[in-house]
Amino acid sequence: MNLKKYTDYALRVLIFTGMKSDQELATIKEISEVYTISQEHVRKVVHELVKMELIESVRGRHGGIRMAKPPEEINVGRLVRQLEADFVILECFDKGTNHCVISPGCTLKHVLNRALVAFFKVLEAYTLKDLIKNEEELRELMGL
Amino acid sequence: MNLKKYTDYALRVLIFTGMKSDQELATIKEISEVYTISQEHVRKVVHELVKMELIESVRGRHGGIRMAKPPEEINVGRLVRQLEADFVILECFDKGTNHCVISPGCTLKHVLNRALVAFFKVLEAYTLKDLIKNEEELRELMGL
DNA sequence: AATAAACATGTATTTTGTATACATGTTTAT
DNA sequence: ATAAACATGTATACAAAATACATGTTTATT
Repeated sequence: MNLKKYTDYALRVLIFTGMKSDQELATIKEISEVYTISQEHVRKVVHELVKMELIESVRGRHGGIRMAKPPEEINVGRLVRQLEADFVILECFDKGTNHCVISPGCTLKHVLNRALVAFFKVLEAYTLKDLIKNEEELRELMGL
Repeated sequence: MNLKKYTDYALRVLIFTGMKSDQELATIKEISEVYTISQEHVRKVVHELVKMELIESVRGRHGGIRMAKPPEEINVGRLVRQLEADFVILECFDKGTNHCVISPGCTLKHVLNRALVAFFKVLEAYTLKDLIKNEEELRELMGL
């Protein structure tokens, strides 16, 4: 059980971008250097986040990216849910491909569903703002 | 985010075996037929469950498998934890391979840890016994 | 107008983990 | 001796994720 590296990267991009002051732009280059992730990967993640309307991009020279909404409006739970897309925890979670004969009477799926709900309930209690509360410390770690 | 099919199969094997009356043996063949999973896979899963000391195997003709402990003593949470082994939810969960510069000050891992704890807390409230409470219904679905 | 710095986007390759299959061995009741 | 059962190591196939490459578009600067 794990999250995609992709999700990890997306969260890091948002942490970085969310720390920039109001209209200041972050660049893919900058982010890739701070985290030592290739520009290619950052680019891909940024592209996705733009499509999700969490960040805005400004093209051309002196372009870059910035938050499309304030950090306190970006809910960590909803974010992870979107980034992780498919939660086929068991075969029977996907009615299309399920072959398990006992699934109509099996209570396991309900148990796991409750567990998943609890998982996200915790994440939903946080916003991006909570993740950058210790801005000064993070800035230092980033070498800024 | 998902569990391994392997974990799914293990749970199904236990549901089947846990439904057998006291000293009655289940066989890999039987289980593979009920769930339409190849004997090879069931064998592998059974092997693992034997190593985990959750089921006992009896070799030779008229052999088979049976629970090593009563279903009410098999905790679903602990079981899933063991079966899923690595929870590298984020790169920084594994100190050996982590490269993220901000991890010393990053609170994201704590948030996700809390979510994981909540996830397992739910699962830990159930035992195998809870999953086979509706034995009659399950038996019918299995065509027994 | 040319150039450079930035993002955009489609595609290809590599890697990894999982799922699956195969082959052969061991045990024990009949 | 045989057949029915589990034991176990190894090999293959497949899919998803991670990574890399190539090329395009936009816009400020010179």
